[in-house]
Amino acid sequence: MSWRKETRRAERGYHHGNLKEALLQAALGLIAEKGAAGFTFADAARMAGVSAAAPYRHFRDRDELLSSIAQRGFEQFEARLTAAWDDGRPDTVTAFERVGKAYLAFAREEPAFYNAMFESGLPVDANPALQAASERAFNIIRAAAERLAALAPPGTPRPPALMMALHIWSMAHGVASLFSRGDAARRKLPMSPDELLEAEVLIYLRGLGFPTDRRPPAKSAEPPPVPPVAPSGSGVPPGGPWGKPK
Amino acid sequence: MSWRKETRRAERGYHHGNLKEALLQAALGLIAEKGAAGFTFADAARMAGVSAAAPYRHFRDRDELLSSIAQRGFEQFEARLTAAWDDGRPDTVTAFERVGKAYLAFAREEPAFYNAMFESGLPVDANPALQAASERAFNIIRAAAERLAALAPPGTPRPPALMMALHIWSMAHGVASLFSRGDAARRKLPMSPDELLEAEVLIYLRGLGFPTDRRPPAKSAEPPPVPPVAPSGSGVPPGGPWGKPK
DNA sequence: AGCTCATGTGAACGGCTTTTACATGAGCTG
DNA sequence: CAGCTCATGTAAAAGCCGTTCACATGAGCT
Repeated sequence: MSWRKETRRAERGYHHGNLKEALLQAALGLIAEKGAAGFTFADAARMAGVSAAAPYRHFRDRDELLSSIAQRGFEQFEARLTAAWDDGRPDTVTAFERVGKAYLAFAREEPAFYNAMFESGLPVDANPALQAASERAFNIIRAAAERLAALAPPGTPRPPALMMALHIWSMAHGVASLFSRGDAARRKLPMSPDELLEAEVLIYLRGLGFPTDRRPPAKSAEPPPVPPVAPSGSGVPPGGPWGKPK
Repeated sequence: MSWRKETRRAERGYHHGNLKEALLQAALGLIAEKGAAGFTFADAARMAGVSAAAPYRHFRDRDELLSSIAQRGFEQFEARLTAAWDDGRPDTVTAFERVGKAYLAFAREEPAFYNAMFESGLPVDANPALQAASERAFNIIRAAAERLAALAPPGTPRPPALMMALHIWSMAHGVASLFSRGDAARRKLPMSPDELLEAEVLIYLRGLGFPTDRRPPAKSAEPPPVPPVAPSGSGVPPGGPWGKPK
C-alpha cells in the first residue's frame, strides 16, 4: 500500500517531508476555529508535530504564514467568482447575481480564508503578490460589471462600470461581514443573508434602469418565465425583489 | 488654581486618581495607532504610568477594556447618527443620505472606536450591554428607513423598512470597511468613499421608486434643475447619481 | 488615632514569538 | 558506496504579554 511511505515520512523521520503544507493546513483549521487573531504559530507547529522553531524554516514569521493563507484565499476566491460568473451565461443579470451569491457562499464556507483575507488586519497593500491576487479577484467583479454596463437600457446614461463593481463589492462585503459570519451573524434577520443581498442587488440594478422583473428570490430553480430582456416602459416590476414582510 | 490638586493627584500619589479613564484613553490611542489586534494591555498600563497589574483593578481582563471601548464607540456612533438624521429634516431623502455620510465620517474620524466595534473580533452578542448599544445605533438607521418607507411612491409595493435599513447598513459598512480605512483604503478609486456611497444609496433608492433626481453628488449646493417629483413613466432621471466617467 | 477597603506594586507562572547554535539525514558527487 | 553539503529539524534562551497572588499604601470614615 502507499500507506507505508507517506506515513513513515510523516510520522517517523527527522524530516517532516511536507511541513510547509502541513502548517498551512493546520493554520487554516486553527483560524477557522479561533479566528486569525487567536491563531498561534506555536499551535500550528504543535499540530504538525514539530517544534516551535521549525516553522521559521518555511515562513519568515507568523505574518508571512497568514499572508500565504490570504493569498491562497484570494486565488480560490477568484476561481469561485469566475465559475459563478461563467462568462455571463445564461444571461448577464442572472450571472451577475450568481457572483454575489458566490461571494457570500465563500464567506460562509471558507471562514478561515475569508478571515485571513479581510479580517486579519494584515497590510494587503504592503505585499505586492497579495495585492495582485486581491486585484485579480476584484477584476472578476469588474469584468462582470463591464458587461452589465454595456447592457444599460438605451437612452439612459451609461453607468461607469468601475463604480458599479465597487458598489456591488461593497454590498457583498457589507452583507458578508455583518450578517454572514460567526459573531455578528446572530443578529436576527427577517431573511437570509443570501436573500438580503439578492434583493439589494436587484433593487440597485433596477435603480440603474435594468430590467429585473424576473423570478422573486426564491430558492427553487424555476425556468425563467420570460426572456431576460423586457421593455423598459414601467420602471416597477410586478413581483418586486422582496418577499412579503413577515 | 485648580492646577494643584489635579496634577498632584495625577503625578505623585500612590493612587492614580483616575486610572480607569486614563487606561481607556491610552487604549484608544494605541488602537488608533496599531489596531485592536496590536494593542497591548501592558502598553496601556505603561502609558498611564502604572504597573502591568494595575489595570486588573478596573477591568476583568484585556477583553473587558476592549468591550468598554466598543461600548463607548457605539454610544458616540448612535449620537452622531442621531444628529445626522436630525429627525428627517429638511427632507427625508436628504437626511437619509446624511446618515450614510455620518457613518463614513465616523469610520474615518474615529478609527479606534470603529476598529474596536467592528474589526476587533470581540463577541458582540456575548455582552448584553454591548449588543444593546449596537442595537440602539442600528435603530437610528432603522427609524430613518421606516420614515423613508412610508414615503414610498403610491402605486408601488411598499418596501419593508427593516430590509431597507439592513441594505443601507451593509452598503455603509461595506464602503467603510473596504475603502474608507487605513489599510485597504489605498486602493485607487475613481471617487471618494463618500461619493461612492452617496451614489450607491441614490441608485438604490431610485430602484425602490423614490424620486432622487436632485443635485448630483457634487460638493456645491446647486438649485435643483427640476422639481423633485418626476413622472414614473421613464424610470430614469435626467442627471443620474454619478459624475462623468473620468 | 486607628480601621478598613479600594487601589497600586512586585514577583512569579505559563505561553508566545523569534533568534541562535547545534543535530540530522537526504541527495548529490566522485 | 563514502563522504560532503545543505535544507530542515531541535533545544535553549531572551524578551514580551496576560494573568494571578500576596503584600503595600493611603484615602476616607469613625
